[in-house]
Amino acid sequence: MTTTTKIGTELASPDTSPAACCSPLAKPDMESEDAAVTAGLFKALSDPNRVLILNLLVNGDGPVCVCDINVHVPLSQPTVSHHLKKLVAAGLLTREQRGVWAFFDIDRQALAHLGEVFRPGRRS
Amino acid sequence: MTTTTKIGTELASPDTSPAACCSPLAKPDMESEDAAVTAGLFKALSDPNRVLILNLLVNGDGPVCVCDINVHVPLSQPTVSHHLKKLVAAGLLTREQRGVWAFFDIDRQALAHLGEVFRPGRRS
DNA sequence: TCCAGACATTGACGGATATCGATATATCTG
DNA sequence: CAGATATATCGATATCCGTCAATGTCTGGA
Repeated sequence: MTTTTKIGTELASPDTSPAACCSPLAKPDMESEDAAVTAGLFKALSDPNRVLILNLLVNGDGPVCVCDINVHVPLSQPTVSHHLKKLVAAGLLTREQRGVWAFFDIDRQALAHLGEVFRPGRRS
Repeated sequence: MTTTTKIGTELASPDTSPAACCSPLAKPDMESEDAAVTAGLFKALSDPNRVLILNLLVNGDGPVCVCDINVHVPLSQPTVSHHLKKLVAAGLLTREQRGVWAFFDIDRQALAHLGEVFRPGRRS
């Protein structure tokens, strides 16, 4: 989609558009693909109830069963299940079946990765 | 532009079954309101193109003008403007007008805050 | 084998969001 | 003031997402 915004960034024509606004901008060190992956991670955390669930698990020190989560989150059981599934799909939680109950735990490595995504000069 | 997902609606059904599965779960240290704010931050980063823009600015060492961003992001000019507005609203970017051009820069403090949201036992 | 409980899946609905083209606003220049 | 350029806003649209009620699936116990 070559937008009609013709900006003389690359054209070094001496007399054309001044475009003196632009300083030499560092080349992006992130591909579109990486951006999509990273955005997916953040999207998993873009819901208040999922943030609540994650906070619940961060402060625990081990797997927590769904019934406990249901108590603390003001949502219907199917909706909680939906959110848990998303968090697992994003790699932020792990699921473990114990008899009738499902236990979820935090993937602390994935969580730690979050804080490093936007370190300058970092290759994700 | 209220909260995208209402968090404090009516409780669906008190799922307070005895359920001998549950170990004593640590009480949540995050209120619904905090969760909404945090989720808002992450939501601003839940779009691949916004991640791309932020990455672009992280690796620069100062304000960058829109025309530079337009070159690096495969979107129309209005759409880029839309994304920049969202990032500013989230507090992740600052905007500065320099004559005809608009320059955006990263709020590194807000960015650093991201990595600390889910530290165990951390209050916001 | 049948039942009850725990959790997941389905289907539908309403609201949010990304995207674009067209247009408006603002700023410099002549 | 008129024209050119940079950016924002508007209006429309297609898609995505959170939510729930209903239902399905699996496990353990009687």
